[in-house]
Amino acid sequence: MCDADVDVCPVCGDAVSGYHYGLLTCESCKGFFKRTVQNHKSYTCAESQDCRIDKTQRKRCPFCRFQKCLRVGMRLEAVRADRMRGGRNRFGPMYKRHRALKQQKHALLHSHGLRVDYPTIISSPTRTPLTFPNITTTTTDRHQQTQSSSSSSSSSSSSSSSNFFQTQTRCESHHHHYHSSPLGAVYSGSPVPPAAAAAAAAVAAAAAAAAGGRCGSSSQAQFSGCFSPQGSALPRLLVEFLRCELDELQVQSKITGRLQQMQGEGGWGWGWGGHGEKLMYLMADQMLFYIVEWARGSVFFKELKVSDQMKLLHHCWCDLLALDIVSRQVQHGRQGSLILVTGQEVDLPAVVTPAGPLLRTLVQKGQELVDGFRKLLVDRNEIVCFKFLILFNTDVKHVENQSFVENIKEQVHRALLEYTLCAYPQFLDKFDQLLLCLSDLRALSTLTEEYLCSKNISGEVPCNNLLNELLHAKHNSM
DNA sequence: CTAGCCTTGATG
DNA sequence: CATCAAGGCTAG
Repeated sequence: MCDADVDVCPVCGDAVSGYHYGLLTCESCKGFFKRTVQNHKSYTCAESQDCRIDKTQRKRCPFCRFQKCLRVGMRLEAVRADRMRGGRNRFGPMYKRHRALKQQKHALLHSHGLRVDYPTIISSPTRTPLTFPNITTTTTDRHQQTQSSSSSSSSSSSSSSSNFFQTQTRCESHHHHYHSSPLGAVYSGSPVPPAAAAAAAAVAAAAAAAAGGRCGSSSQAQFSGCFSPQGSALPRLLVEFLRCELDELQVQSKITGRLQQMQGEGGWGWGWGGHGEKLMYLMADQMLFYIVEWARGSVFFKELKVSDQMKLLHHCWCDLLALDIVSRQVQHGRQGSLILVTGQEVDLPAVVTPAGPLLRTLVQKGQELVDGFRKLLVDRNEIVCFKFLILFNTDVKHVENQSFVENIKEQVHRALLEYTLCAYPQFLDKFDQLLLCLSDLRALSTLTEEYLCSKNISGEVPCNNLLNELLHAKHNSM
């Protein structure tokens, strides 16, 4: 018998109780996800962050359980900030479409007689853009109901992700004269920081999930056209972008670790002012390191010559930094506070009260942008597109392969348009609204750079840092 | 904390 | 008025 319609929770394999936070899950994972998001829980894994999650062991490691919730596509946005009860959310239409698709599939299966052992009946020749072996295999996998396969997405992904980063060495011939600077050091081809390698596994798994790699149910993706709640038929480009994402939790723990290291015995506070402010610069510096690392490993970008890569990065690092910070607030933040990449929460009034006018406007504009993102219901997929639109900026001068940059930018535009039309059919001008948001973000970025320059932080942080270099590179080139 | 059951309230 | 996915409650 076909397993495609067995309603099994994609997180733990328990019986599904309905649609919860974007997809069909069981009651317990629903509750777990809600508690975690509502209460800003943060867990740690006692093992190696790859615990098996099934019905009997799901209580054992909340860290891995939550990771799996995200990986299979449960949506943070569906947890209401205002805790309002009842009613419907924007996923309603999506649930409805998904139900219709399931029904169609059933009808199709029955019209072919009841012999439904193999999913070939519903495979569609029109949809074969999946160039990733681990994705295509999981979608046709037929022995998923066992425990071992529930983790197949993460284990099988490591192989593809490792060569993903190994291919980087191809670019190394270009890097020779950049060694002396921090950005050069990131480019120096020295072993990729462990976070990136470790994150790659989780990243590929997340992408597999986004591409319909939910192990249990085989074929929502085949009825292409629009996107199922399981996130199946995303534009091909978007799937590739998602594969390039670093894992937030991995980066978070690496940055936290490194900052604690630097903090040393001093015991600086996390507030604003004094050592806290210094720590913020160090944190931004670390974030930039990962931003560059991400760009460097990203599809298309890594095809560019290193000199072009550096020109683009010099131009957009602050946009990417601002986007990273803003989107973190959109996802996890609360009114009146700032969530740091380390997961810590800073009280905004404590930042603003002693601040100068420039920082005040910066915080205010930032808040406005976060509100704008929220009102627009900007989702993770759109943010990923933003990152590539920011990266492939056709305004950057003296880029050798300008036509490539233009080409990619156009493709991203198309993918984003296609995505918004399909994922938010009720919201026809979402694409245009998003582009407006993006220009607001650029304005915020400019303001941020001005602020950083005005602080002349070179004395505040160790001189060998990326933040300083990028600030000055921009200054010198303009 | 967990997870089963309960209450709410917009949607059709 | 029925549905059903949100949030709430509470024993274990």
